[in-house]
Amino acid sequence: MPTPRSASDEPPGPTAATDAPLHAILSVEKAQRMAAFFGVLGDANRWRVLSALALQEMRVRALAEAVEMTESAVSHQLRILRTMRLVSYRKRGRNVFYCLKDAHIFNLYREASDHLDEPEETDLENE
Amino acid sequence: MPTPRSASDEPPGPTAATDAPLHAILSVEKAQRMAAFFGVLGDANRWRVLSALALQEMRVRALAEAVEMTESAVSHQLRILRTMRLVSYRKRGRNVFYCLKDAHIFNLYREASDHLDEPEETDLENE
DNA sequence: ACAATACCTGAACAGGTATTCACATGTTTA
DNA sequence: TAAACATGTGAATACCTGTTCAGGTATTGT
Repeated sequence: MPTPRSASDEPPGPTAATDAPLHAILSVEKAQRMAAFFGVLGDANRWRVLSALALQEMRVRALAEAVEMTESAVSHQLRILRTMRLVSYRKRGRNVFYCLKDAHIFNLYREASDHLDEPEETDLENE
Repeated sequence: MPTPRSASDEPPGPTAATDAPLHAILSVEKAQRMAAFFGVLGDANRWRVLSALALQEMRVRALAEAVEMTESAVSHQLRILRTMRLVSYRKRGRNVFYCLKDAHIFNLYREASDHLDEPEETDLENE
């Protein structure tokens, strides 16, 4: 996250940024929360982990093999995904099974995929 | 929309997932494209720019004032948003008016906002 | 107890990213 | 024409981020 300028105070508009839809410029705080969330999805290896977990619940080791990463790297990424509550887990003995937490990730995937698959519109209709 | 399969222990063959939905581990290429897209949304200032453009079409200078950034910084960010086809623009004289390109951004915002506003479930239900 | 397994974590380095600065490009007005 | 304006761009710096490495904790099996 870039360090916001935080000039002095908030931009005009409702200060309750908790559930406000896009009817005003996002407050710095809300924008930071959005950025933090999407930033977690801004990594290719995390998407491969998530897509693996979309198939089935998995242990860390199996996950590491599936996505071809070291277990340490997977564990680090899982911590980030855990922090953003994108995955949940359950311990059984010395194994830890991870799975996707909810369906939001599917909707985000589909929405992004739709956007990326859109045709390359001619962008310049200037006067 | 894959439903979680039986939680056995064997990962399926991580074969090529060209551009299919989440029925297999994402290919490195697809994962990178997803990450590049969401990475663009992983910046607070870009979200403030997008939220300003969600209100109305705006010139760069007005945008810079609205989000309290330098015009140069805004221009840099707009190029990134343009590259990811999140905004479009039209030139009128020496002014350039930017606006959101489509509604995908609204859906993404709402989906993320819903996720962020979810209650803090107790995460540990281990055996 | 010991060793092996499975996972987590902190530090540090490498790579990527956003901002600032200075300047370039193009446009309108005097 | 020159000057003022609006925006775009390249280089450089500082910041952020992900991986590796080394070591740690906890559980299972002999």
